[in-house]
Amino acid sequence: VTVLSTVAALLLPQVTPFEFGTICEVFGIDRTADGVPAMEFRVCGPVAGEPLHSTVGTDVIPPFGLDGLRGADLVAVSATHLREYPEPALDALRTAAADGATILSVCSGAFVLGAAGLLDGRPCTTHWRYVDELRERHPLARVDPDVLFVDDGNVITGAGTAAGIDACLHLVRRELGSAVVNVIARAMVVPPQRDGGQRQYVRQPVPECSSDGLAVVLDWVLEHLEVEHSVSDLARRARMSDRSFARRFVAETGTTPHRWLTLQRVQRAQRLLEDTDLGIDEVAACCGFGGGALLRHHFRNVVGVAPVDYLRTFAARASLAAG
DNA sequence: GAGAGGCCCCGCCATC
DNA sequence: CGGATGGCGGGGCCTC
Repeated sequence: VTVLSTVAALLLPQVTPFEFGTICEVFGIDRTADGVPAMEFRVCGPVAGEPLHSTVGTDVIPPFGLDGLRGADLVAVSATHLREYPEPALDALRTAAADGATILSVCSGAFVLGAAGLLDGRPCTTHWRYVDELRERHPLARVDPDVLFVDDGNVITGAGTAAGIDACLHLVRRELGSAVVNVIARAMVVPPQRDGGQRQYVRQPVPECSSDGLAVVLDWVLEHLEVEHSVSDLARRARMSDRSFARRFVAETGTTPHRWLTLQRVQRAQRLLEDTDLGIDEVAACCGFGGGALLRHHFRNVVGVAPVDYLRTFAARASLAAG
């Protein structure tokens, strides 16, 4: 499990300030006073101290060179208008990935990942304006144009510009949890998770090996979300001891059984709110929450806004689209 | 919104 | 010896 104790931002010539800024804002500010774990933030360029031109006429001087990527848990690649990159930078990126770092790109930063060969055969995204170009340059990359970001495990790609915030916050949520991401989002004055119908592609936590019962049980639970499930019951269904089940579950899905279950319930509720006219209590019953209050509690926790607010903005959008 | 009870989760250890 | 398993207990989170 990655912990975001060391974050390297990789800048290449033709720096775009906004995308760089999103990375700085999420990872580069000391928020330990608010309970966010300390992160060492290194701004890295091809050569330490060598100014990089930006797209707005002011230079950025990275204090770190490519060796700053060494030992980083996360390498966040900012956007650049260039399409050809120094080979040492690509090498450093590949090495970091091989060493277990998570690699994240924002906007056109996906081209850097592509050039490093990190997108071959993998789902990813970029700014909608660059989708065709990314496909041409890297035919093996599976580019999804309709999402804010793609989480493919150790490679996360953000779509255009502000979607970098979504990608960065998603990673924070994944690694450090909802409480931490809420603190950061609140400080940035953005919703912890963007609301609305835009569905994010997050790699399904489906085990690679289908021989064990875990995948089957997960599918079964999704088919029966409306009833209660104790972790012990699920373990028995998977033909494992409670302890082993808990361990395997964390290893394969990245989260614990009960947390996963409530997340699935909330997501089901989200879809029901979008697609049906059911009331809060009815939705709660359909996805296994004991009552409306419980649904409200978890919905707010996961999505960041209350169900009614979610419903309101979503209904407004739908009527806008209809009219 | 607070409190009681139960469930979950995680570290620890013994075992295989 | 390293790795996987499963039982147990405390503390904390969830539910009502």
